[in-house]
Amino acid sequence: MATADDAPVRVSPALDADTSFLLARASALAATAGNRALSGLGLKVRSYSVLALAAEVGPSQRDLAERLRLDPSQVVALVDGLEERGLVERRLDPSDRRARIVVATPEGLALFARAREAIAGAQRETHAPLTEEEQVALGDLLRRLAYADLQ
Amino acid sequence: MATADDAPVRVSPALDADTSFLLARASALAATAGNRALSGLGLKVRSYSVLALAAEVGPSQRDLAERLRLDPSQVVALVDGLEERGLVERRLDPSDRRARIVVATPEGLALFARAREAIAGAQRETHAPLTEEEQVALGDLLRRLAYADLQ
DNA sequence: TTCAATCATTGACATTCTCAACGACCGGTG
DNA sequence: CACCGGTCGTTGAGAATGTCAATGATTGAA
Repeated sequence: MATADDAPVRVSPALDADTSFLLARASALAATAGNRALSGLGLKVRSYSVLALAAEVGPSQRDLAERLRLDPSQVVALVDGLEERGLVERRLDPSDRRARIVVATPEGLALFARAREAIAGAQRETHAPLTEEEQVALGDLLRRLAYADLQ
Repeated sequence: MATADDAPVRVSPALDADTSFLLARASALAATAGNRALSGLGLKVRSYSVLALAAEVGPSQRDLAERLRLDPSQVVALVDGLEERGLVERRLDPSDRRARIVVATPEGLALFARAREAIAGAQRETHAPLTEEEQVALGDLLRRLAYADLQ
């Protein structure tokens, strides 16, 4: 079985083989690159994820919190920020007057299109050490890990 | 080229294909599982990483901060916590009296051995959706991403 | 000997996470 | 119809974490 045993020590032997440690580091790198790519649009990866759902799904805030694994109170602040800029709006759910449906405005859709390109560019940069096939394989593996709890 | 286009929507089409988003979610899952596995030992993944370096490397606090990408002030607090429990100690660097070398005590080495097993168990749990070969492949890909800045 | 740079430390500050509470509203029961 | 446990969005507090500036002690080089 191939392991990291024959590889040079990068941080420490135990941590070099610890996937949670590697995931944390890779995630931090990707988040930094993503935030940098989005900074010119006044977004961060977190607000971008809310904008993406508003543009592509149109969920209630409750659904939004579950999908993004955020506390409902965090969703309030994030939607507030996007709504003040006219990027999303809260619509009443005709079937449940407690719920607020978050949908992107035309301005929000336009910014989302640009933000998605910016994120894609940052991803190409972050993934530069990998070949095309490896990038696809990584995405597949990560989806199976990250979405393991969905069915 | 294989993409996520033919896969069911999990969160949103854009986010399902966003590696930074998937990395963040997988990292959060792994960190939660790791913290749960370490909770009985009075450790978290962060303090565990410091203990691992103290046990396997014995670096200065400066070196420790660079390896773990932490602010030096965070290292102070983390080493304080471990030192108060008698798990590590600060030794003087004979070649530089400003530096403090962090090394694990016998108690720290013993706890590290148990913590490493606990982390391995959590990792097996987190990686359950993947085959053995896929787990190895994921570790390889993550190392190349996370350590891309080291040569 | 002098001086800029480095190390560990302290403290302040912003950001983020987590949790409890509340009014408004839902669905079901009597 | 009136009630009532549960849900949704919201507010606010507290903890945890990240980031940054300043300082005393020490280093290495001019």
